[in-house]
Amino acid sequence: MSQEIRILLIDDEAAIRDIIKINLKSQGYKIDAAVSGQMGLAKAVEFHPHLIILDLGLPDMNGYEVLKEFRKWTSVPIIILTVNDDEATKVRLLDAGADDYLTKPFGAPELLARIRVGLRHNEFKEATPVFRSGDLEVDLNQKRVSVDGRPVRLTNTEFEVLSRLVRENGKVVSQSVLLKQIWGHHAEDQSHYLRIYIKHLRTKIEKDPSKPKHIVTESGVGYRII
Amino acid sequence: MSQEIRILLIDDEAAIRDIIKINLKSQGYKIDAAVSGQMGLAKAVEFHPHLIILDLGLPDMNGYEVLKEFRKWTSVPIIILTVNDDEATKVRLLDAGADDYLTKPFGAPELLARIRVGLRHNEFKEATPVFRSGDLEVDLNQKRVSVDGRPVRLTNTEFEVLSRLVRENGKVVSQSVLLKQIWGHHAEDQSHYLRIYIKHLRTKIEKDPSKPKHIVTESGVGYRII
DNA sequence: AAGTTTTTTACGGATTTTATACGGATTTAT
DNA sequence: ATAAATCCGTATAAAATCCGTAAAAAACTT
Repeated sequence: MSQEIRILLIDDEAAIRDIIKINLKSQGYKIDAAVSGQMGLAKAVEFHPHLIILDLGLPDMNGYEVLKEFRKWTSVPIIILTVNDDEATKVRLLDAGADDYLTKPFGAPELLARIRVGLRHNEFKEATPVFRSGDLEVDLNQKRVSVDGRPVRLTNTEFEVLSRLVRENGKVVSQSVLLKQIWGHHAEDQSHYLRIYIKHLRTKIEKDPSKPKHIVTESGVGYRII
Repeated sequence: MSQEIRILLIDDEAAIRDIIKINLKSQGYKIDAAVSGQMGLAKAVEFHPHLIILDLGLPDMNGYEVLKEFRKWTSVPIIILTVNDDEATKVRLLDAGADDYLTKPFGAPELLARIRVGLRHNEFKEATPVFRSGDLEVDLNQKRVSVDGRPVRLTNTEFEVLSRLVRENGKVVSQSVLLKQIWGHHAEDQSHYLRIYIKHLRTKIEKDPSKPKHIVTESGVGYRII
């Protein structure tokens, strides 16, 4: 379903590295780890992380230098971990481009929550989820649909139906699920609603509505998009 | 030179409020303060802060509710202050949309640094100073609008509506969000305000107001700019 | 006090959604 | 394989909602 999220962990202490790695993996993030600032900088280039966790007190460069190196070319969120509770250091690092600063000891839930905050900030910069298939283009964020580049006007409900199908990206979506999600629980077996909106959608987005190429019906089950 | 930065401070303890206010003012920020969540929500509408500082432990609503109210209509950075060091609370608030969470006691320099972090996140979003599309030109900074090079006089409210649409740059903006942002929460379903101002705008900026090319209505949802 | 801007109220047309009906297609059971 | 049963596509019309427009009262500006 949604694309993998990559996190780069830079920490020289094996014990901490492992704990954090386990926690991150349990959330489904893809992790790459580096044991030094140099290595971290190198790995970031190919790994293209969505977020970086940087532990201060690295052997080779001090964390401040590493951070400044990163900020020369990327604005990816960086969370600093440290035992150092000195306020001046905190301020220096935050002003150098760090997005957050966590002082040990801290709990894993807090780290994970702060990671989510960091990812949230960048989420709109991330690829706009736009579905494309042949002549059809559906932009879920902007609520826009086009066929052959021409914008197509959809009503609200039409868009609701279409976006449900698009989000499942080719998987069949059962009628009852669609009905429940869009019209509410009580409408679970009012399948005529769907029939009508599928019809509307097809006349709007299919070249030949009687031979649908995009919205395929799976008889007895539901619909899916191709 | 650069435009003023507005910060809204919501805190019921006068002593803390004053200390923070002094610190913020010394940095050149413009401050508005509220002593309760309700008042904070109300003030935010007209004050349009670039950042909000929210102290938990307010008398009327709990901070969590206030935060969620804000997140229904604005993505402005929110920093939480609290004496409560409970991790579960932290996680809950961060996940509800808070951008940072500071536990008292903390130093003013750290707060200021974290404010800078929050402002940094939004600065590129502000960076759409002038919008152009066909004959229409909207300069958000200078509050100027022109069609075919001729300046167009807009009233305050008209400009508010237009700038909201421009900032979303083509995305649909729902009626309820527009109403909440411009007229306040209570106006969420007073759609006639919008109808009227959209009408005004169209007669001012569209060549043929009955066939709008710039301000398009998405029936049942809201409006968007093209 | 005159002019501008915002709020309030009202109405009719346009769009969208819901409702109903029927015949063809597809699946299921014999 | 064929008939029955179910499911799906289509057409049409009624109902509900939404949107544009006008005009005037109230609130603000100057």
